[in-house]
Amino acid sequence: MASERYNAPVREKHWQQVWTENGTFRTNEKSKKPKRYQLEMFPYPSGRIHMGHVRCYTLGDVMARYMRAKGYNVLHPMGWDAFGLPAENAAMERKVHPRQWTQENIDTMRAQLKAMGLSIDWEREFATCNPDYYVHQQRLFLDFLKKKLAYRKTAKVNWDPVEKTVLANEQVIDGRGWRSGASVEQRDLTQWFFKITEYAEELLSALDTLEATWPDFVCTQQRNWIGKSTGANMRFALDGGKLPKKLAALDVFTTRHDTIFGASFMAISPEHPLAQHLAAKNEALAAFIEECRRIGTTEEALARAEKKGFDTGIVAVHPFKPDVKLPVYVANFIVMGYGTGAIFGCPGHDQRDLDFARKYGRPVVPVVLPPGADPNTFSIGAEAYVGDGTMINSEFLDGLTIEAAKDKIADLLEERGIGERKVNYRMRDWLLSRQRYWGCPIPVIHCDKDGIVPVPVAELPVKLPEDVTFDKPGNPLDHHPTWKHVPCPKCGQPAVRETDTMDTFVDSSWYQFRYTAPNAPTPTDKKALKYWAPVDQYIGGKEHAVLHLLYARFFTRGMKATRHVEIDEPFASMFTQGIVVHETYRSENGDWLTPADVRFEGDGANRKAVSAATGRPVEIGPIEKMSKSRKNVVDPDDIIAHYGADTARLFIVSDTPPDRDIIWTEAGVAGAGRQVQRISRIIDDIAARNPVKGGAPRPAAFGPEADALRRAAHKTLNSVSQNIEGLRYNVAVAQLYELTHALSGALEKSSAAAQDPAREGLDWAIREAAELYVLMIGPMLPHLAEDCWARLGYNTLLADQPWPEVEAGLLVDDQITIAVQVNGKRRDELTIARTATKAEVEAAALKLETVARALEGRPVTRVIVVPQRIVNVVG
RNA sequence: GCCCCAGUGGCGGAACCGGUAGACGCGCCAGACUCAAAAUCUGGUUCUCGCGAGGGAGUGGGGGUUCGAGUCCCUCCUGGGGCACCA
Repeated sequence: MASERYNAPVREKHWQQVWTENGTFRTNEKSKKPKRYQLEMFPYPSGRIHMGHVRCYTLGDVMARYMRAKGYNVLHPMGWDAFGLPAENAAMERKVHPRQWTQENIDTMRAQLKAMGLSIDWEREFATCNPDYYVHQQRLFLDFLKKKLAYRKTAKVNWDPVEKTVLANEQVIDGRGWRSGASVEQRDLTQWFFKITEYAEELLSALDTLEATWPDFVCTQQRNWIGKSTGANMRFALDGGKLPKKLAALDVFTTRHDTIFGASFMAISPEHPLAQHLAAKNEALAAFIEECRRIGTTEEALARAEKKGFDTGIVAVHPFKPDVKLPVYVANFIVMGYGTGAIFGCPGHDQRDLDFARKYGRPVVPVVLPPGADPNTFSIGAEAYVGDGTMINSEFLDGLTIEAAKDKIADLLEERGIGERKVNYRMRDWLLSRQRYWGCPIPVIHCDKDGIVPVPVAELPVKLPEDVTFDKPGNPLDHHPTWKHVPCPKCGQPAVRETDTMDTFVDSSWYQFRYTAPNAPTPTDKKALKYWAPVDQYIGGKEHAVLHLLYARFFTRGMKATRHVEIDEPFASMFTQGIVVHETYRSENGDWLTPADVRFEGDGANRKAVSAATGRPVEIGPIEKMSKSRKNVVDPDDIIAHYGADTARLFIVSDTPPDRDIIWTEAGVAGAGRQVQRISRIIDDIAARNPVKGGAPRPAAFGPEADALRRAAHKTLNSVSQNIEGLRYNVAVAQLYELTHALSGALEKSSAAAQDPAREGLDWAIREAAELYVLMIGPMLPHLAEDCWARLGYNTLLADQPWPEVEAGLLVDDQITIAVQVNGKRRDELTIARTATKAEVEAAALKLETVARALEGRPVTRVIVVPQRIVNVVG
């Protein structure tokens, strides 16, 4: 009965076809089952899928298939994050239209994903670059505009003077444009923003409830990003020189208003209006400001190194001690974008202020006394004191705690009208304008008479023109001959379209809702959304911990305010997967080699690599994230063609916990491939020996062999279920392997002698265990499981089978083995009835010879018995 | 500098709520089958002392709480990630 080798590539194609023909994974919301929305971050269609995709979609698919079997109505969709710069780069480099390039990539990658055997409802697929999708995004934009969640203001941007375009921060390398190499300028341009700061407090406080189901680090990073600080605004009257009225007072934000009596100078940002005003008449100051600006964009390391200031000659009046005058400096370490761009310096209790004060000879007066310190001798040395304590040298604040002092000062500020309590956020509004072609057009028209006029909803979508060229620098939409010239919707006079397109993060901020009704005539369909939303389990990369997830959370709130959704949070539960890493290889002349170009000799410590082409030695480098530049990539297509998708999937879920980085190795893949064959063989064996389907009459009694196998199978079922639900797939796989051993052991016994009463019911138990086993591997190895299910005699689809039920009685054993410790050290073990009382366990333990020996004659002083766990004899 | 996460055999990793550390897999060693190899199967595999029975040590280092610590607390070290003059 030599079983044939399981031909995975052939069988997988077969089962994929069967699933497609049966519409197995199509979904709708007209089901009575509970819903489950499983989503993985959709891919950017860059050309071909990579192992990162394989990992992410495998992790999601295991959950989707498991939940489907558990009786949920599962939504598991796929689409394409299809706008973005690479398409325009391809257009420039290869003279291919972005749409064509994108579409070809989508077609390639869709085929690759289908070869993975994912349980996706492909009928819901969409690409964000199609007007069918972005028309709704334009509609959302207009609704946001109406609610003032979208607005325009001027902002500093990185301007590439050669390409005549705005660059993202990551496109600026050492102050130069990444493509042109030109020195990047800071320009003030009018840009579109989303008012994400409107929801700063809500986005922050809701993290408390997400904490239970989102990774800690994601919540922490979002908290830091939002950066709430509670303090006060404080107005200082200025003295000296003639200042225009609106510059006559200096507004300062501080979180340490308690330390106001320790203030010894003021500092303002080089970009502060007061600095700008003064620089107009002061060349030295202008030069200083120019120097700060240059350093700011080029050498951030240098900027960090030294605090520098420029004394303006102006002084500020201390709000509680009018005779104290504080000199106002322009200082390089004050950023305009935070607070008011101005501070009062309290060198005793802020390190930066201390560094500055020491350099410019300003007094350093401690105003907070550390607990236990002597007020007469306490002084500040090289380090500012930022800890807790009581107020000193602070007149009416003396003796108060920091908190009480803050309260008192805040009260006084408000009373006298020279300040107020203030909460500040680090987070800024979301700049969404991009001077690019391949993005969603912002649907507004600029009219000389009517200003900014929204494109009427009936005229949406504002489609991208297809006839564009990329041979000129700048935005193709801007120099298209006709596209932007339109009559004003209000007055009919000639007007121009907005030529900015949207940041691609906008596209991915609401796609999770669109999947619930991908063909709805409005952005969302109330009924479908109510049924499906929110996403129950979202899976994606750690790199999106802040921006994408925060933007999607903001969008959900914006869409609620504009009545497109009724929920606050888009993703009920979040999981971040680790990356795929691989060894790197370099030839003698330093070129990177792909794993396919390398041959290995020896193993263990003697493992060496040589070039497959030349036979010359190759250096095995560190394990790094798979990347084209390092060439340490493995093509998923090669793996699937050679071993099949199930092997790739098994490798992904074995050994490495899903949230950690996984090291891709050829040996590991081969190992997974062997497992696939092993499972196939065992099932063949069982199918041949126990041809009776699951409906065979259940024996009246089971002998010990059968009982043991049944217990093993049901215990495995129980824990595999829990481990899949907790995304501990690697542990689930290990437990399945254990059951493999139990099964093959039982098979051997069953074939040995049929008459042995110990083996009563064993054949039935083997059959049962095999069926449970095949059902359990379904989520991870869907094709193999389907194949085995058929071999076991079924003509139904395994994908349609419910997850099996555990027989609870088989989970608890009558006899259990517990450890016996003497003084906390394990000395023996004890097999005893599960229901044994503490006294019985104690008695049994004390009878053990090993215990007596370990006690070495000492009397027993105490015995700790934890029922069903352990017994510890102390003596 | 600040914040977060991680550190367990040769390797990936397991260990529920503090209760037999090292499940499972890879690798390695030995054996079976074979003319041989591949494939497959069986057994062994934390280190250390011992022929053996058995003993000792052991979860990055140090300290603590506890009958008992990989798990809790303090502290330090190493690696990874995030933020970075945020007032």
